[in-house]
Amino acid sequence: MSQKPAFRRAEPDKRRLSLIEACARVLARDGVAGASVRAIALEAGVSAGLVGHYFTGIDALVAATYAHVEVRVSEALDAAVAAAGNDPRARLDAFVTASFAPPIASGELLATWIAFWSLVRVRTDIARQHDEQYAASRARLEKLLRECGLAAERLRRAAIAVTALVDGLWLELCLSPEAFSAAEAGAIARSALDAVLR
Amino acid sequence: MSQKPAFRRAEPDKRRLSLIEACARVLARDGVAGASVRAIALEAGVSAGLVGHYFTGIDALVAATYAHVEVRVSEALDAAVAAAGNDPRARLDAFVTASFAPPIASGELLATWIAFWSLVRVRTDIARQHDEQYAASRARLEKLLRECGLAAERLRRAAIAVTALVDGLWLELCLSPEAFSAAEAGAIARSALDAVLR
DNA sequence: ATGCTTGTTGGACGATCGTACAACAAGTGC
DNA sequence: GCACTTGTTGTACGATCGTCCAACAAGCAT
Repeated sequence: MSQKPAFRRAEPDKRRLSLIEACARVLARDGVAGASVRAIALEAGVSAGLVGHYFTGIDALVAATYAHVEVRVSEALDAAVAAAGNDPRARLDAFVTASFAPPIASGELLATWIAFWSLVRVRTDIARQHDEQYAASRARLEKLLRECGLAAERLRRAAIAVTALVDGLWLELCLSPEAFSAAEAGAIARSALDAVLR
Repeated sequence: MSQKPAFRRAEPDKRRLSLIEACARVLARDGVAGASVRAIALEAGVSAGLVGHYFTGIDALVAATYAHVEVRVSEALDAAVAAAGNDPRARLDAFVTASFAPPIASGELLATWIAFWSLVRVRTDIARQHDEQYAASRARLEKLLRECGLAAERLRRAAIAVTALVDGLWLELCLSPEAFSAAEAGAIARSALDAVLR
């Protein structure tokens, strides 16, 4: 009689990804305190010991989850910008509007972000990862601003400002969705773009 | 022969405060992961059991620490505004400038903030506390903006925008101090105020 | 088929977690 | 100086933590 397999082997990359996604779900559901090796392994449907085969520890898994989520965010933003057509200002508007819509403005992402932030000040390697991802994020925004004709010497500060404004609105939108709406956040950000580009 | 006391009694309020301050120090030093009952008790120089006498658990202590830190921030901001004199715009500038200077822009505060944020989405009572403190913070800014002559119907969005911008700059300043300076953050925020008040 | 590689399991380990509680002692009122 | 209140300690408890590793088995190569 044929016995069904006790477990399925997965390609290392697939398994790694499934652990990352499970980590994101656990963070979203139970917060940083609930994100243990066992809870994540259970969520991913594997044994607890397997987590150690792919990641040094929880910190490394959280860092990998953050990096993965950041890629997803970048792709969503790029898609929104591309869908906006060729007008530079329309592309910029699409960028900020998408920042306040799902899947970017969601509690799941916020939980991952917060878990990552909580490690930045404690672990220097994670601080470096944050610096790199922040720089990349700001560089993308600088490109959009440059295409709108913003003078080169104003690019840096404008990108810092818009990034901070969008992040601040996004953070508050996720923390207390009742305070203001995504539409209002978008309107505020686009209005700020008017001022920056003037 | 006289024996020195094995411990000192403290007024409940004093002891409670010392636990809160110890919690803030531990959060700043070791992050959320290191903030255990024992670590905080050790930092405060008391036994672990005493924490249970003053707080329901770690969550309640973190929430109390956040509330206490928020009061300190409010006092620092009010002092900066008061020291700026009577000119409404100068008071507003003092507000944002102080937001990026010690003791407000510091890693210690960031650690407390992050620990609190990590609880907002999990515990509804803490979510309510966050909403209240955010509303109070925005109300104070609205008052400063109103005194600068901003029209009533524009107050709400302006306060949301400036709060988000300041918070975003403050967050990034704490997370990666190398990216830009406090002076630059202040200049950006004051420039945004120019646009809002125009 | 058979052997080899290695992804995967499951349990054991010591450490640390939050909590509870009885015993102790500091400070106060009498 | 004595009793009383209660802040404080210290310990013990069960649960859960991260980590480790020997045994197992799925899938591939030959």
